[in-house]
Order: sequence, then structure tokens, then C-alpha cells
Amino acid sequence: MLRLTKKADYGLLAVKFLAENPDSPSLSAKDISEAYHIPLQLLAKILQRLTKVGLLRSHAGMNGGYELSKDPKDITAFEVIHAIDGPLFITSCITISGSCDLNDICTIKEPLRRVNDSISDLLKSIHISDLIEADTTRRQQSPAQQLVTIH
Amino acid sequence: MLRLTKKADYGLLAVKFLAENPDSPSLSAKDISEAYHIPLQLLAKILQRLTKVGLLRSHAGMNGGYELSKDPKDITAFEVIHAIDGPLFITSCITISGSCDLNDICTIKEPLRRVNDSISDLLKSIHISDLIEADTTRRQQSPAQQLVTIH
DNA sequence: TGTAAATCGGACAGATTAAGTCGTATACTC
DNA sequence: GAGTATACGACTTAATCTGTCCGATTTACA
Repeated sequence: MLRLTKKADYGLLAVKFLAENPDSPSLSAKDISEAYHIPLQLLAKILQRLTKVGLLRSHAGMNGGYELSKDPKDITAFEVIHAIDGPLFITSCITISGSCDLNDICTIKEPLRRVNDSISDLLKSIHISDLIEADTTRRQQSPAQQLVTIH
Repeated sequence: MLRLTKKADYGLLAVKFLAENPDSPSLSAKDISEAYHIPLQLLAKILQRLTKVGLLRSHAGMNGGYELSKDPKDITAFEVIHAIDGPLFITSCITISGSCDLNDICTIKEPLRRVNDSISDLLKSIHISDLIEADTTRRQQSPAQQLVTIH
């Protein structure tokens, strides 16, 4: 099925939201959870992880919250996803140690590892700023144009 | 975590195995399950699905089994994975109907859909024949060379 | 024509993982 | 000091994946 977790989805949404509101000194987990109807406690943990890896800066206490620690141009989708979901492995048999039960038998491991790397590269080429741009251009387009350029 | 199911792994292995043995008129689920230590009944179901979508031809009865219904060059990794795991959706919110709870709120859907398409294209560009070639070239190389060219 | 070997397919149980909740501690502002 | 917010570990619930069981059907061959 090859799908991201909801946490990763939420994380991307949150980071994009922070990127879109550079004027606000910091937005709280509550602000973001209400904007997107994400369970507060769950989002809080996601933001904590993003803070831990240095993508966000946090401010506890009243009027606290989170802000991006760098420019949206310099944050990739890969970084966000990796921080939340951990390392990306397309196959079940490839683990961080590189070993699996079928170590000597399995002959598709290496080809799939290359696929894995390609996907990683793809996600590394997508920056948070791209997400914002894609969104604004979409709004400017007519529905007919959207069908042509998107998907 | 963005990972294939084991079923998809098994399916790819099985299809590759069939492609590697074009001389055998047909290999049974048992043959394949023993070659790779895959649970027989589980593999049987996977092969049944691949048959259902037309990638394999099955022969019931004694000396029965499966064979590829077309050339390994004409079967993509995408076809195998799609047959087993169903449609590929990178996000949790993008479904076959294209709708999610956050339909109007979620602003990363379209960008992620493009990522989704890119991954699909990537998997469509990988043919079963490629998996075999990658494997044989690997065997011909020295361990040192493998480290350079692979990954 | 009967038996063995194979595919077919639904239902189910167990295991693993994801999603979400709870409670408490800590930090900061006013 | 009160109120608001982050930090974080433990826990529960829900969903999905993995694997098994069982019976039915098909086919080759003795």
C-alpha cells in the first residue's frame, strides 16, 4: 500500500501552516490542531519530535508555541517524514541492519533498495516552500486548468 | 513508514522466480514457497491474485502450477504490487474517491498526489526483467564493485 | 474411475503497528 | 501564584497485516 502514516501527514500540514504564517511569532499546537481538526495531544507529540530534530523551535508557557527554525525553502518533505516515521524502507525485509531472514535467498533486495533511494531523493527534492506555491497557483487556476496540470 | 507489505515482496519474488525458469512448463506454489521459505497458503493466495489480474496463468491438478502470461520485459513492478496491495496512495487522506475528512482544509493533498504519481511512474519503469539483470550483474561483480555501484 | 496433487476462495485467529488518550512534570508569562 | 503551554512516558483502542484452517474444484495419471 505504500502509504505515509497520518502522523506524517499531520506533520507536513503543521510545518506548512507554520511556513504560511511567518508573521505570527509562534503558533501553539492548539492553534494548528483547531485549524486542521487534528487531535491536540497527537499533534503535540508530532511537534515535539520535529522540535527534537531541530526543524522547529518551541516556546513553553503562555503565548508559547512553535516556529520554524529555518527557511521553508530549506526544509524538505523528507526531513519532516523522517523525523516522524523514522527511516524509510520500502521493503519489509530491508531493515536498518540490512539483514532479513532470506538474506542469501532474497534476490530482489538490491533492486528495491534502489527504488527506496529514488523515493527518498524525490522526497528530498520537495521543499515546504514548494507546497505553498503549489497551493497558491492552484487557487489562481480555473478548475479546468487544474485537471490539466495536476495529477 | 512507506513500506510494501510482505505479500508484495513475496509476489515480486515469485514472479521473478517464474521469469527465471522459463524452461519449466509451470511451477507450483509449493515449489516457490520452498525455494524462498514463504508460507505455502499465503503464497498460494498471492499467486491467485496475480492470476486473477492476468499476470499469471494457472493450471490446476496434478503437475499444475503457474507460468507468466507475458514476457518478463512486459511486466512491471507496479503491476505486481498493485495486484496484491491494491491502489497506491501515499497519503492516508487520498482515497480512491479522492475525498477525505479535511477535503477543503487539507492543502497538501495535491502536492502529495504528484509525489504519488512519481512513485507510481518509478515502479512502472521497473520491469521484472530488470530485476533479473540486476541480480546477474551483481553476481558477476566483485564485492568491492558492488559497494560502488549499488545503493 | 479413483486417488493424489494442485488451484480456488472464504472465514478466521494471532501478531504487529498505528492512532489516539491520559496523567504528570516542567517551563514561561503576566 | 494562576494560567497556559510544551515535554514525555505509559497506556488503550483501532486498524491492518500475516498466517492458518477448511472445504470445494480441477486435472493428471495409474
